[in-house]
Amino acid sequence: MRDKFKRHLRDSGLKVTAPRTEVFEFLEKNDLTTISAVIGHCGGRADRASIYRTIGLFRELGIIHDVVAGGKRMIELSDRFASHHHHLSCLRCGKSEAVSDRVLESDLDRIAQKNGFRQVSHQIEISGICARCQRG
Amino acid sequence: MRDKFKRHLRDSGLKVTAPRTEVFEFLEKNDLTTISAVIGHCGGRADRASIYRTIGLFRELGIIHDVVAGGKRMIELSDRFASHHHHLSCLRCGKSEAVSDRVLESDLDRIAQKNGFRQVSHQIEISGICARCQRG
DNA sequence: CTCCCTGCAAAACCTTTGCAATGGA
DNA sequence: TCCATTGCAAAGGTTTTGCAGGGAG
Repeated sequence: MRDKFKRHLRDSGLKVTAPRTEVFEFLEKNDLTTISAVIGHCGGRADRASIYRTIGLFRELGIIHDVVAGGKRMIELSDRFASHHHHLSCLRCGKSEAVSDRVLESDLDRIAQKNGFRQVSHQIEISGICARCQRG
Repeated sequence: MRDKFKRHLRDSGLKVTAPRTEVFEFLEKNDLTTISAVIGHCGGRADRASIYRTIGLFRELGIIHDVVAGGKRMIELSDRFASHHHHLSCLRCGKSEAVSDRVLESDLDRIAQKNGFRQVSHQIEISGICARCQRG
């Protein structure tokens, strides 16, 4: 994925730089994170301003997208750089787990089509109480 | 709905005040809005700080919830105070339209159940290009 | 009559921007 | 070399907090 990412930048006439690689690698290791977590982790080696600029750029290029999970605004790599999935978030312990579901996907296609939309992407977030917390 | 809202507050031992009513009524009239829009509209009659406190309170009480639509973080009344629905957002013109779908809902239940989650709520956002913009 | 809430003002955060220096291609 | 990109510093927004006065129950 790292190579694809670098190619993607160069193909868009952009440069592969330290802050960009830094942020991308952090996102690869951390599905569903926050901007402040990125700053917290990469902040030593890259300036806050560069991190914001990088995140803005990644959004424009479709490398990442925003999600609301557990009520918080978060970011994650988009489908081209991570396998397509959604989240189940536990309202009690805050943990999120990934889910994939074929049937669901085809329903979303059907809905978009019925409404005359050419679908580009979608996001789903299911909130509830996880098995573990139901026992506890 | 307005009565239900007032009852909800009083039942929780909270007071029905001008800023709270103000914000609630604005949300009733504006599905899918932003905090700054609320401030922009209610700002004359309620202090920013009270608006933030009210929104925080509404979130805790489950009166509203957050959504990402068209890449922006937004708020809207939750199911108990508005009919359950999701959004189709156009990436070109930015407009959002509401969608309801039975099949989709039952799929989400199935997924939650399969993962041992007791589902509380879910959010879906489909992004694409609307019929109008496809022609334009 | 009580305290829960509000408004105000200030603090704390978060995000963006301008500009000179730096380093990829 | 050349220009995109960075770091720094400062500005611009947004959200939170402390406190005294005011209003709902």
